[in-house]
Amino acid sequence: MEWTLDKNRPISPQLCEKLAVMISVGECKPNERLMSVREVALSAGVNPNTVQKSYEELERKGLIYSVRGSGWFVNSDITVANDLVNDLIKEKTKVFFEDMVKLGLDPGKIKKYVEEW
Amino acid sequence: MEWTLDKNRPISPQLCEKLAVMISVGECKPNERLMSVREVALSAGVNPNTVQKSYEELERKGLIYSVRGSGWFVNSDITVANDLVNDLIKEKTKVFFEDMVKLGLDPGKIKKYVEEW
Amino acid sequence: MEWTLDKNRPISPQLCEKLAVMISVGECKPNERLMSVREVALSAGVNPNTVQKSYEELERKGLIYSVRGSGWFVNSDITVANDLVNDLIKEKTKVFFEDMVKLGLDPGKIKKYVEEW
Amino acid sequence: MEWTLDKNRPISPQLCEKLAVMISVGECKPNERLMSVREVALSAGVNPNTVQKSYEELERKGLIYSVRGSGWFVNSDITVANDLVNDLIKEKTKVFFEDMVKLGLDPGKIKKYVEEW
DNA sequence: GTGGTCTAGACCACT
DNA sequence: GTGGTCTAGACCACC
Repeated sequence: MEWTLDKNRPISPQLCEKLAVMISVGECKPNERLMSVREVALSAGVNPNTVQKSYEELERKGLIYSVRGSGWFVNSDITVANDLVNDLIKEKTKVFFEDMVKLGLDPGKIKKYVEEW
Repeated sequence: MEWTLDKNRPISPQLCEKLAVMISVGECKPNERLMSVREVALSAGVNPNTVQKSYEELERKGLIYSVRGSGWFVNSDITVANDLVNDLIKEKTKVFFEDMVKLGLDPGKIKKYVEEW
Repeated sequence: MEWTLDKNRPISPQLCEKLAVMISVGECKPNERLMSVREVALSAGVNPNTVQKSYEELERKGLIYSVRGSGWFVNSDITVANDLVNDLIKEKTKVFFEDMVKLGLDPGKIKKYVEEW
Repeated sequence: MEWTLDKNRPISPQLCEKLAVMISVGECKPNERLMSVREVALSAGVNPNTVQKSYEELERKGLIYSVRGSGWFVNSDITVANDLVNDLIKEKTKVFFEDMVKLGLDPGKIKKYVEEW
């Protein structure tokens, strides 16, 4: 499992994003069991508390639910996951364009710049 | 003077970026005096210490220099400023595309998505 | 822990020098945890912000690194620390001899003077 | 006239030291007129106020005296100047050795180190 | 007036 | 508990 975490940013929201995407694209099916907190912590090299916090955050947002003694499971309705991912995409794109403008690039240059990628 | 600071991100680097752009685009000419620490603090609505920190960071990077009792001045060589701004553009673009990929968008979709803007 | 700070000079660089020496002579081994910002502040009788500033300076120079929520650690490569200490020695010696010359002492007198110590 | 000022240290005391040495070694004889404030300021590239402050400091210490409308003059008794310079030499030497010890050099190494110069 | 440094105290995110 | 950031306010030296 690849986590590609950016250590300069808070870990917890990064884990949330990654898990939301996994659910949204169907890498984890509805009602399927997710990796245990310990497994994620070990494979991602982070503190179990941080993973726990992420899972709780996703539960609060309605993407997953927990069953005492057996683990965390994907919610049967993945609409929330899709919405969350779409919001993230929009938000990050918005911030990106704002940043580019702040850095002195006009829309034309940005478009040209992006196309080079 | 418009500072348009994002309160969700640390202020100090935001000031650095803004000042670097101003120098890079020639809004502040070489050897010209910059706004005083206190002036920036007042107009941006932040603490003088935060501005001081930003100025020191820019000094460390070779964009500006200080004269005791007189103020901060733009370095005669603005190459560093240009490089810094270009690096920022590249870095932010890189992070943006990585984020998009992490969020499940393939290059084609990203391009389409960007063009809508 | 003895800090022997000279209150006539800025504290921050003095802390940097002291810490660099500790690392250089092996009083703090590579990847070992340093005293926390608060501990140093308490034992040295200075403000935590001042210690924080020193640690950041040493991080910038590549002697140490920080782990959020866990502490500051000595870099695995202590070459930089050794270099920094050697540079300090050379610089201070150079300034000392220049000062002596400025004060009217010729090399012969300086040597004689130093040997008396 | 060579002033060799270190811009990282306060200008005023540096000027005092330099002038004291000039008087002590007889470069300026007793009751001789010193360079005017303006001349010093111009040749040293500093603010006239700073020079004025240095002259006043030296007057307070009894090295020189001023005559309204005609300038500053070396005191007939240069004992004070000699004492001041000797004190400076002792003080700087003391600080130098303390610094070397702080940087991890034992007395033996310091001696060896100094002799190489 | 200016920059340079420090203290005090607060809040946040992460472990 | 830890580091990271910021605010508020003070004092100094220099111009």
